[in-house]
Amino acid sequence: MFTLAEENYLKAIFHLEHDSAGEVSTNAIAESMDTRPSSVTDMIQKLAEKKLLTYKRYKGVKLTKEGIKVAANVIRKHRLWEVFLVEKLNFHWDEVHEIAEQLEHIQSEELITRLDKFLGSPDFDPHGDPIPDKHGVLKRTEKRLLSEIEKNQQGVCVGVKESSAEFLQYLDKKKISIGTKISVLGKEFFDGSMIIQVGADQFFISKMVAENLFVQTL
Amino acid sequence: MFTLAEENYLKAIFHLEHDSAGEVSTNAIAESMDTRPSSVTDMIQKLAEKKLLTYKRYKGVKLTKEGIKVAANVIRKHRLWEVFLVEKLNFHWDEVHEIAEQLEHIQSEELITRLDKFLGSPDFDPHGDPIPDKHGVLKRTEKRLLSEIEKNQQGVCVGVKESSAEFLQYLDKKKISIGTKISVLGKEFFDGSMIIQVGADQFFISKMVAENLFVQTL
DNA sequence: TTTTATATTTAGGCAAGACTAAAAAAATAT
DNA sequence: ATATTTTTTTAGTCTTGCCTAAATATAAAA
Ligand SMILES: [Mn+2]
Ligand SMILES: [Mn+2]
Ligand SMILES: [Mn+2]
Ligand SMILES: [Mn+2]
Repeated sequence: MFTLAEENYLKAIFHLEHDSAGEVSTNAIAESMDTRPSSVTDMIQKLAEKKLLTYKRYKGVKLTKEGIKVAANVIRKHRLWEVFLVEKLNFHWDEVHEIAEQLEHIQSEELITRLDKFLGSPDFDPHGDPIPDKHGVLKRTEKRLLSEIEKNQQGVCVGVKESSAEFLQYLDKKKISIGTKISVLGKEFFDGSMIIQVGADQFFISKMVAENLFVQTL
Repeated sequence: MFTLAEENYLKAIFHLEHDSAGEVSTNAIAESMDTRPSSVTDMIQKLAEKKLLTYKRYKGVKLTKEGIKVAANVIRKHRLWEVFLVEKLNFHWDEVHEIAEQLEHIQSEELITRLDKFLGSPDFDPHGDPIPDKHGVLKRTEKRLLSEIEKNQQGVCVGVKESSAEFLQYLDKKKISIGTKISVLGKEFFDGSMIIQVGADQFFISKMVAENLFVQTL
């Protein structure tokens, strides 16, 4: 139905729309996809003709209903495959993204229906990201960044914002994963760093770490 | 490492080399891939430069060691994924080929290692075709076409030569699958047709059917 | 052996999806 | 309000993998 390149553009635009309101700019797409703005212009003009997004020259783009549906389906596939890789093949959560980038483009409705069932229709992927249902609807949860939590409050880790292998490996070293209980013992106003407790361990984390961990307060 | 198109060419040539001895002709490749001879010439020249096959103008091609390795690995992936689809996702054996055609191109050594383990390192795919090991070596078995079996002999179905959905569905209707015991009750010399027994049922099969079923004699 | 038919290759082109360089529009600064 | 910078688009190219049409080599027939 859609090419690999088209699917990747739609997915990137979908994520950008969720990161900030309003139209998505050509340069933002180019940067997020590690490609050139001129290449982006080419592609968004094609996608506009196919009614997957609306585009006015110099004014950025916005996905249409159809474009959202296609993008959400690619993301659904990506996240379901990540669950498969972790739950069934015992991959670690920092190893699955690149493989899922390929698997998300496999075309077969039936395959995804059956994979979903096989996995027990999971709601979240290994990084805590919600899996869109077959209509593209995302389950909303009230999660907050750890950086927004006050001193002496506690939360359970429910996801990561950044999911680079480096960050995930850092979390492993600190024994933090989805479901881990975190207590904020101290918070430094001037640089946003924190002292937290995880299990029996107490340690320092930077603002950068706190801003990339999602928690649910208890 | 290799493009999707390159992998598909290598795979097709690999199969053609196994179907008949000697060099593989441009036209044979074109026909098996449903493409034009001129396109084949283009590609085999590229593959020859990459030392994946040897090519002399007008004389056909032959895979090198490296070419065989690459092709066998694609086939290994194809067949492992077919096992996954049938064993884990409960697809029927006539539904898996098209999806495996896509999955066979996913690039990750680790993925295949783990998938293989997850599936219990199967030796054969759902159609009875052998799965190459990680070095590209195919397990040899002495299977024969049902059409070569004499009257009053018996065999166990161990594979199909053709694995089109139509043929597989015909076999289902006749309750024949891998492992099914078949007795040859009669054989018509002039058209190669047979009367066979499967379970309690006795029925007629054409030469075409008998020539596409592999059995192992008891 | 010469002619005819078939197989294969070459030449030239096209679409997708990328790129660089240059032009044009929009945003910012003076 | 004008000048400068930044963003975006256009123009022109490149590579991959395909195509058609024409040329050429090989195989088959006369
Ligand atoms: Mn991912
Ligand atoms: Mn994820
Ligand atoms: Mn197959
Ligand atoms: Mn098979």
